[in-house]
Amino acid sequence: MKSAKVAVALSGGMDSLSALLLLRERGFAASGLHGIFLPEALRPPDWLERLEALQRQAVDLDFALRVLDLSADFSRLVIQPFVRAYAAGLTPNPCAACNAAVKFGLLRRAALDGGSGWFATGHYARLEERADGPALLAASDASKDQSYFLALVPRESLGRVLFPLAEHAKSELRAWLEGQGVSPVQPGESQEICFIPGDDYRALLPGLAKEQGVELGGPGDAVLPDGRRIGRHQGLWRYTEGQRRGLGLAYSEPLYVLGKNRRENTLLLGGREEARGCGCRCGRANYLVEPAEWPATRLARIRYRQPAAPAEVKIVPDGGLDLFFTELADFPAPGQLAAVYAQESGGLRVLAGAVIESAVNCGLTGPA
RNA sequence: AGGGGUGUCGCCAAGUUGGUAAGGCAACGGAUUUUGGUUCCGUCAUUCGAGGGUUCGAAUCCUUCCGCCCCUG
Repeated sequence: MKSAKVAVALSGGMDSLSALLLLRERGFAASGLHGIFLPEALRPPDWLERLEALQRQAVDLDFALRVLDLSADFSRLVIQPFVRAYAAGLTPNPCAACNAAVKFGLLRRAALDGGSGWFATGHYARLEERADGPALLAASDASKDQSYFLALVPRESLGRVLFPLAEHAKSELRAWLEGQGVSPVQPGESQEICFIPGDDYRALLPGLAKEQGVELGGPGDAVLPDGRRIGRHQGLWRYTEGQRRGLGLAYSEPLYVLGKNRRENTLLLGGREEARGCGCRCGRANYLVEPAEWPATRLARIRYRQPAAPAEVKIVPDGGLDLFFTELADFPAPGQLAAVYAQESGGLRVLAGAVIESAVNCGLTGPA
């Protein structure tokens, strides 16, 4: 019997390599699919060497490797919206956008069109085929779970997708790879897949904005909720709601960013208690489960690594979502992702994802 | 010019009878981490506005000078 063909998105890191090898062990005919995402200007100096190393590894480990240049699409679908979002006073989540549009959009399409029956990635998340379609669930290991970043992926794009790492722990995989004498081309964490060199978006953004002809905005006043001026900010795009460090403003207590007033170009700051919110309004949602089928109890996360917390979720007529947390949570950052979950016996299932538009003031002092 | 107050790390601020400089903020470094953030850990004044004196020993006592801040002219 001919084994099923699966194309695995390979970044060069250990997760995607493990995914490929695991699938092969399970009997799949696994090939690699490497998407070049970064436009030339943002590629690290040794990117070509790394690509060649990946190609050699494919030969060594005996799998086919296809390389696809998606850099123009990545720029259009991820980088440009990222820059525009910051210019608009938002805090974008490019990884979520990339998953939705590029990895599970273009790359998956290429895999399936290329003759593979399945598309796989090295995400730590679970996918189950149900009667009503694919169900996206959090990974078994909650500390590694990446389902949050996948909440904007359209349901159709999760069809014919496999997450081989779902039940595995990273440490276990690392040992497993070592046991086979295999080491990934990129040994460190998969930070290089990001288009921000050195993780410093503040250093990169002005150049990108200039290229795109986008105005980011300059310095202005930093004010407390009572209107008191306590210093200057260096441009609203440099801050995000909930941020504490890097404000450069000394005060008797730690200060957090509560909001941005773009009209006045002021940054609103407050103490720890004020930096907690209870809800937010989100834009049009990506539904992974029809709202009619949602259980009565819902959980939500509005930032990565925040545990899913009980929340009241209302669907607004225009397709947006209103979230209210039962308990005070971290301050919502517009532009970031809200993911709605349901607790099932087998784990947390993603019901929907949406982009946060604004924080809702529930009696606390908040941004206007 | 008189009267009162005050001067401790970049900022806020403990330091009561002299005993050999708390803490918070910021900053920096690290841990965590496929965004931004959060959180956690660590490092940060041989010196207390300046000079002189008393004392075994002073940021704390005395003295002179300087700088701010109020109030009254």
